[in-house]
Amino acid sequence: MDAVFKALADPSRRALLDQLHLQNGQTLNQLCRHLRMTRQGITKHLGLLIKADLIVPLWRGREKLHYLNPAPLKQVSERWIDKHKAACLRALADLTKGLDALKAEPN
Amino acid sequence: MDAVFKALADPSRRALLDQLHLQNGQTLNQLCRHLRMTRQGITKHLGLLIKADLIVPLWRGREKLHYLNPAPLKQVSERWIDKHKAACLRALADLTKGLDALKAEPN
DNA sequence: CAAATATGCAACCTTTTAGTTGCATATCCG
DNA sequence: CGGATATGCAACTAAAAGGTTGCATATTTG
Repeated sequence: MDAVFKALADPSRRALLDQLHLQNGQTLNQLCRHLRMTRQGITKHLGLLIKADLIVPLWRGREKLHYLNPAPLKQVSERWIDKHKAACLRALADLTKGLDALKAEPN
Repeated sequence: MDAVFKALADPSRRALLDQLHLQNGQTLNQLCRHLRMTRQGITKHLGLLIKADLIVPLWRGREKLHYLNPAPLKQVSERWIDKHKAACLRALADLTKGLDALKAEPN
């Protein structure tokens, strides 16, 4: 899960995911066209995304196709985001309470 | 939004959020007890979390209380996670299709 | 007021990360 | 086969991140 958060931390990598989201199964060269960076740079980013299992590579001849894997994002969402989202109202109430306590003692 | 992703990338920072999730409104010193790191190190992490607006600091005398702000996580969830979650089935279909295409041409 | 408490700020070090350049390898096509 | 295409791997650099130490500042308390 840490690998997923780390992978999502970089804008270029999120752009790559968005690009695949636009058209799934693109080759490395195709992905290179949309990002101003050397192919090798992109390869590195894809490497992290693949290690985080956010992208699954598939070889077809000399071409490497890249497919999105929705599973890790789903996990992050369920195990982390949702947990915090559930406490949303509670958190706001706490904050408001804290602010009120401040106002109450105007030192 | 980039700041939020970056802030979430570090395990220590996620631990801090979890800690506040456990008890909201803790002071810096309280948070220090749960993480083996110098106070100054934690201050830096909190700085990033505050800059990403994931945490709102509130001064009470010489104490700095830290409150969770659920808004940014909600945004990330809505604008990013959900978008990809929605394409979940589609992504799996693409991948399966890609795999089948490979099997079909056994070079 | 003085001591203790709670925090901030800055300099510094080490490791990681993002990105490049250069070259090697594998596959396709005429 | 030989050239073009698609990719991988390694070394290197520059910048950023994580963490520490040391000292300054503000607030509470006896």
